[in-house]
Amino acid sequence: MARAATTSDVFNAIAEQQRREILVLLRAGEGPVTELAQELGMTQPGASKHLRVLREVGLVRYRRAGKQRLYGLDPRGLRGVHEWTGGFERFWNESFDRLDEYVQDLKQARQE
Amino acid sequence: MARAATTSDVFNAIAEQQRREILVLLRAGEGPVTELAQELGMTQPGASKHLRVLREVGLVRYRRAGKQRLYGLDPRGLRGVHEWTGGFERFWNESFDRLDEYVQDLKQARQE
DNA sequence: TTGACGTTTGCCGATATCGGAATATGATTG
DNA sequence: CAATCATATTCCGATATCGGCAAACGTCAA
Repeated sequence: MARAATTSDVFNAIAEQQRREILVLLRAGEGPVTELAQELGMTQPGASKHLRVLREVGLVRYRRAGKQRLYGLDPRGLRGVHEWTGGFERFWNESFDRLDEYVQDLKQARQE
Repeated sequence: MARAATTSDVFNAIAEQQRREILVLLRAGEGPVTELAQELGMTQPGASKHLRVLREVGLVRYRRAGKQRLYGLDPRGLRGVHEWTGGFERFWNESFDRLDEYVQDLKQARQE
């Protein structure tokens, strides 16, 4: 096995900068592929491929509108990511005791 | 350019299942590489490589303890991911007006 | 039907991943 | 210094990515 497939889960899907941009843009509302591509400065096939990935993990839906396909957000899948990272919230909010050790050892642990 | 380097940012670093497991495990406290590897059922070089990636994006720190290197969490980098996904919270919490359109169009948009 | 438009897919090259095995580096102890 | 333990790195093969370009598909209108 090589690298995990980008289509395997949401974590992989949003690991790509351009796909994140697509999702953000879609918060403003639906849009056809061409418009998204233009607005984000990517080629139309490029946008189409990214949308495919987002579709396969369920972050995006489309509906037909004439010749166009209006893509729109279905961000429920992001909830899992939000909750997973939220599991670390107390570690960055509170002055965590173990974190204090780190700070004290910052000079000693001169990594790289 | 091919795929974005896994070391480029936190999003890519946590796109890997095993690295996520390492982070979760480290919530329980520091640990040397061998222990982490054993507890997660991966080889020592494997764990070492993943830790390197996590180190390079700043999610993990280590301090020396004799021959060992005790790895510990520095989850501040996860905050960005948490906040980014949080930007979509209202879209999955409230009955979003645009989401209603989607639901109504579910049958029509019989993708795949 | 033919044509035009919007979108998807296929193929390509370059690159980077991940896992495994062997080896190298580093640090401690005798 | 030599030996040992803990960890890191290198090399390899297999695979999947991403971007670009060209071609295929689908849909609507005349």
